[in-house]
Amino acid sequence: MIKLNKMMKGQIKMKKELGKLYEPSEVEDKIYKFWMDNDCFKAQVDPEKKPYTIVIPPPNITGQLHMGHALDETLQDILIRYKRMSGYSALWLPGTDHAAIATEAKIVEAMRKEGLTKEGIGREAFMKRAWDWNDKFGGRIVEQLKKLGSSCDWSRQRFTMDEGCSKAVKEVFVNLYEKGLIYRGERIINWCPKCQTSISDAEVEYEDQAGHFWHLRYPLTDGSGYVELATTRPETLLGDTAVAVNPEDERYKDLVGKTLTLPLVGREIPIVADDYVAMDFGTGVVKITPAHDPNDFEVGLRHDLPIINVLTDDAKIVDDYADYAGMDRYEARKKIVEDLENGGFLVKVEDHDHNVGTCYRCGTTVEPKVSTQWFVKMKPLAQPAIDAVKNGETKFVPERFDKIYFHWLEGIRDWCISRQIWWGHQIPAYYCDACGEMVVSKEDVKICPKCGKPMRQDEDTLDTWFSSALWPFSTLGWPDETEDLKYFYPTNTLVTGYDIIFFWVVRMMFSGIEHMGKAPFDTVLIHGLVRDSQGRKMSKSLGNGIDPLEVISEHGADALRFMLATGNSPGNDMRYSDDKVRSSRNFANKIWNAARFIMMNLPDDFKVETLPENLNTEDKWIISKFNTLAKEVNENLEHFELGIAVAKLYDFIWDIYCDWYIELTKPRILAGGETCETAQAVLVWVMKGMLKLLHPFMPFITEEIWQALVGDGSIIMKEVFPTFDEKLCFASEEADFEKIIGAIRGVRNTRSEMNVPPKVQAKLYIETEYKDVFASGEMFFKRLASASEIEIAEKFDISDCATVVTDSARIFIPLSDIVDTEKELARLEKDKKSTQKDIDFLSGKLNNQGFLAKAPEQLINREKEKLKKAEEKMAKILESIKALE
RNA sequence: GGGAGCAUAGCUCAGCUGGGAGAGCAUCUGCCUUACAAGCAGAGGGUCACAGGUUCGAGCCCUGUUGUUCCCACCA
Repeated sequence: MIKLNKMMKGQIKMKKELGKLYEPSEVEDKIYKFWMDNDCFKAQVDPEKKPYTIVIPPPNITGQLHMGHALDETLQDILIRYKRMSGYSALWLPGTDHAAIATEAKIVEAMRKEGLTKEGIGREAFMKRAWDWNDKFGGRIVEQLKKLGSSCDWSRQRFTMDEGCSKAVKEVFVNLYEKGLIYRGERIINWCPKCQTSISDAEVEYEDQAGHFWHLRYPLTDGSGYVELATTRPETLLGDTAVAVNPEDERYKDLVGKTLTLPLVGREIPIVADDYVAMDFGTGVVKITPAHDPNDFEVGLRHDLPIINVLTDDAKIVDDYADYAGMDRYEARKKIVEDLENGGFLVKVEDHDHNVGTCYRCGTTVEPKVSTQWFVKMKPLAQPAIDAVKNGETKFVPERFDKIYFHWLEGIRDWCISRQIWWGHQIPAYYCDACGEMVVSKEDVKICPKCGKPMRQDEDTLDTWFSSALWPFSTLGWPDETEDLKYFYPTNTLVTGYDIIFFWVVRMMFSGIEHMGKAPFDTVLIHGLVRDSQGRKMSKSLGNGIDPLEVISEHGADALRFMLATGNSPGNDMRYSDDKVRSSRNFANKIWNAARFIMMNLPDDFKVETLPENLNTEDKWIISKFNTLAKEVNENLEHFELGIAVAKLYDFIWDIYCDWYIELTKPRILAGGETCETAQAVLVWVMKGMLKLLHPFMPFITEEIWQALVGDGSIIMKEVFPTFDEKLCFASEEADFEKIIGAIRGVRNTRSEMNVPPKVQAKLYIETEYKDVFASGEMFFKRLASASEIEIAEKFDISDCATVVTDSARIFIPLSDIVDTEKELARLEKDKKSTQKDIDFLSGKLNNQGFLAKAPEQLINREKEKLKKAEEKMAKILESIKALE
């Protein structure tokens, strides 16, 4: 009926029918395909444009999309879309990581269910399975990234084990080896008995565990007594090759050089003096087990002690000790303590909490183990990486993370890079069993160059992070000098969580500097963790994880993205809650309906390229406000203040545009004619601008609306991001219209306090010196403040009215049958009180000599202006009070 | 043992270089006003953890305290 009325006025013909609720599930896949079909994500090497590059933190092929990914990808997509729209040749380079240990574990587990073992099927068959597995599941996470709307350049998608990355890995390995920065040696390393491989220091997570201190006594060989010592790991006694005391320790001075007989084993071991032993801890005597403790290993080196390994690779006692052979380390501990007690060697047992290293993949307690491994010499590589951040070539956002980065690099030890697993880059070292020759080479070496006998390649593979470290340049074609590499390296922003600074960021930094001569990125944007609604870490064991894909299917990717961007500040953790997603979804729906409103009120062939000439004050008001918004959003994005930018967009769209401007245009649209056309044009112009500003955050809905609204074949993600435009500043019109808004708010407020329903209209007498301004607002008072009519004068002499005082007007609402003089007085008194507070505050400030002397002049003037307004307001209030009394 | 973050409305959090405390959700009061009840118009609600200091002026800077979370560290 209403639509019919409008159509009869010759205005309205629906351009397109949009549903009342935005249905993301019907839109998102379609839009994503639309972008793909139009090559929207593909970056070009374009000398006319500046490059902007982000390399994705490659998700593991074993992975499923979780909230952490969703946050990480959302932030990257916001940045890349923003830069792409801002005229950069923006490349977001995607790919996946082979996740050596994690993937191998999955495949081994799958084989176990079939009754197969790695060793059983052999390396070649195993690798085939692994590659098959990658073909089958490796793409899953990629498809999930697409659901989020990630605008990655899929034509450049890479994999850490693809041909190019493998080539880069070999190049780097050989290169560093030849420089002496990679070496092979026997060291004590962290061994995971479950994963059956060495792991790096970074891959060990320490946790406090309740344990015991077993006080033992070892008899002196000469029978002259005992030495008492304490240990947390009695089972390693089997491997003891000495006992140490501090050289300064008077208690034990005479014992140094003597020998002890190791209980249960009977081996004769020396008492040595070493600074490592603290005199004030425990008994001041430490048993030394070089094979099973990193400190003891060092002590062993200094005193030339034998290294006796007592554990197998799966942490069971070796066959040399008949009583314990084959026992698990904990089982053996129990038995050994029992035997020690029976033998009279156990003095006492104390409770003792200690820090235990666990494998970050599987959580198993790691076992220090002496073995021959490959290492990267870190000191020479670390310094340039430190310098790059110190001299500002690369900066962390927020800055505080550089401390963590420095601290780690300054204390860094050599990086154990060899892994005893098969899924990964096999180490390009070749050995001749006949003559002992070793060759490190990019090419396969079959024949020993020295003796001509066959060579075999090192069985081990490289740490996953060895290939991830090269990601910013290996993915761009390095070691070849490709166009991509020249154009897109160094990349710009790396977006990642603080939890992998050590694993990844540090290693990319020194690798990029070492091999490319430049740090791999100018900014590292660090984000926090997404926690559950109670602030707990999302984890499988707690079962509190939220599946982003479910959220997307229920509320849409835009709602999820918007929620993740809202209230998020760099480096801080955030909580996930359904409420927040729903609120974001409501926001999506709000824009949707705003668009619906516009389209319902536009003629079919409506086009807006530029703004019309004959703008009303409210048009200039919103255009000016939009201009400010554009300015601020750009600034915020440049400073990585995504959460602030998103809040401003929310406020503008919901409050300024929907709640005010749309309402303001309604009477004009109903009126028809020129004012209607102007309103339509401004509605569309601002809407288009808002959609563009919002697009990086909510790509799907903005594109869907754009297509429906503009429909000229253009694509919003290829549009130009709005920026500040001097010509669109209308400061005085903006201020004028704020006067009207202030008055409308005041009238509404008063009416609401008086419980006057909107249907009851009343005439408004507006007493103001800004007569023209208020006169131009007549229709708004009628529509938005329930005014039947308005009358404007510089002075009224009216009583028996509700009175509204703003800083630019006094408004009388004659509702004599409703007005309760007492209540009215109370309201005015309240007003008076708060205005008096303002006056006191401002005049206090302006009477303060210190303030006048030191505050910036601009501020002083602003405060003076405020005081003047407050005093004017006070005068009006007093006048009204007087009239009532 | 060292380092860092956080502490702001009932809840979840913003608050950029110091210039009168903000949002969402929740609560209360009116409204089915012809885009949206997933909505509109209003309202209430804060000693910005505590104690000092710097400053004309501090949620913001400095010092200390408390609580909390996290990272790092070889005391067996």
